[in-house]
Amino acid sequence: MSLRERKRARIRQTLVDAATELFERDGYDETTIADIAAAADIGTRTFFSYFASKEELLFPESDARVRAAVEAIASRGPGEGPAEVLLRALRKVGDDNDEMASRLAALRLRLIRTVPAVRGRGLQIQFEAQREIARNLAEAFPEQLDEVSAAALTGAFVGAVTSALQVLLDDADALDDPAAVQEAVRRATDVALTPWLRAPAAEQPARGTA
Amino acid sequence: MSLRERKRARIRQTLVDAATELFERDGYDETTIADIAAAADIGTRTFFSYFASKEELLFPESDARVRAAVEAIASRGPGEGPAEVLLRALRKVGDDNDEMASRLAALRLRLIRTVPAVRGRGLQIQFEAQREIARNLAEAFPEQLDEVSAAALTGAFVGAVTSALQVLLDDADALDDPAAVQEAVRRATDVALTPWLRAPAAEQPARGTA
DNA sequence: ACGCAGATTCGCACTCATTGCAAATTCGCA
DNA sequence: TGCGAATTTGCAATGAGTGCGAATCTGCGT
Repeated sequence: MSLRERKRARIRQTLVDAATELFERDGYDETTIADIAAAADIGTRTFFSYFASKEELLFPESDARVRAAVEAIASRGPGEGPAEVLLRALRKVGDDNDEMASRLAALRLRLIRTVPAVRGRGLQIQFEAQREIARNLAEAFPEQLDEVSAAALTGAFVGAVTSALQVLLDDADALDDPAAVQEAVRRATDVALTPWLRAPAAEQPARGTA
Repeated sequence: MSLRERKRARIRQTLVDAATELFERDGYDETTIADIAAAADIGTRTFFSYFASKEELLFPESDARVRAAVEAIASRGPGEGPAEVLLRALRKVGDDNDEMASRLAALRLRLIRTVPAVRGRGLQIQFEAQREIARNLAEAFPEQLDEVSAAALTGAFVGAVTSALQVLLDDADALDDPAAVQEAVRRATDVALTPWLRAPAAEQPARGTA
């Protein structure tokens, strides 16, 4: 890794840290990009060569997560069907999310619930991730899934978990308690995916299809 | 309806029309709110007393759709289980959307695919709608569904259809082929519903997705 | 060590969305 | 007709995001 790359990575991290700090202290809307840049000792203009917008600061590493899921799909066992593989891949993402202990993750969760712009960006990122995952899933099971079915299956899984989680975390005053969040995530996955587990033969999702 | 209300509704519609026109002619990003307001003969400042942002212009009537779905849920038949009711409710929304013939709907579809800000807002609106629908679904089936399960079911359903459509509509050829869209939606609903239909022991719903 | 080509940083000026404020205008109704 | 409430707007700010170009770095020879 060249000096340039290292320096860049370091500044990037500094920006995320500074932003986390400021968002927590002053609030998201109250913190300007100029503030963040200043706190990281770079010019305001330069900020945009690291992140395209203020929201992006809250979703660094999103690439890595998708990559992890894709790998999980690639390494499927011989006996696994699409649903099992997908389930395993999504669990992986959820576990990585165990960095839920990280300040950033907790902050993100709070801001997603309270700042529309953040929620919007979050949904978009999730949607893109789904898409990518579905693409790989279809590739891994060319016999059983075409792109549309793979997307439907992925969308159903992720949609179920996301929605369940939304409800669970809504009343939760326990957002500050990482353990409680963990618990909620686990419960959401359980509730959302139990039906699939009970229906093990999801091998040919598209029945009569014309 | 008072004069005030009528006038307000008229102006609102004028704004939507003007915006549709301008977005189609000059593009979304190229059209400023000032342009739209001017085209509708109101002050730029006043625009914000009709729509909170530029994106909102593309999603008027979203309330009405949710209301329609909620009504569909309320009017469930005696033999219907949660999945069937939900299916019927969402189909209702989809049909209303058959105003797909409307310029606005077509434009919206295009902009959702090409303008991130619009996509983000669209996802957010859909998410809120899901939430509301799930709430009502849980209310309609207090015995069989708690809020979390209802959210999961709804999320699975909507997520499946949305994702399937996304993939399908990406190959822009399908845009003109309503049959292909119908087929994709059916397949997506199949995928999403499969695991749920067998869950409640009391039900033996018809396979044909009614 | 020296110097250059390409990459990075960043100040400056701009366009726009969005908001608070307060004056001007309009509406519904007594 | 005239008043109080709601609506419309102009004005001024703030802050995000972008294009441009000059000033600085860095990596890589020589």
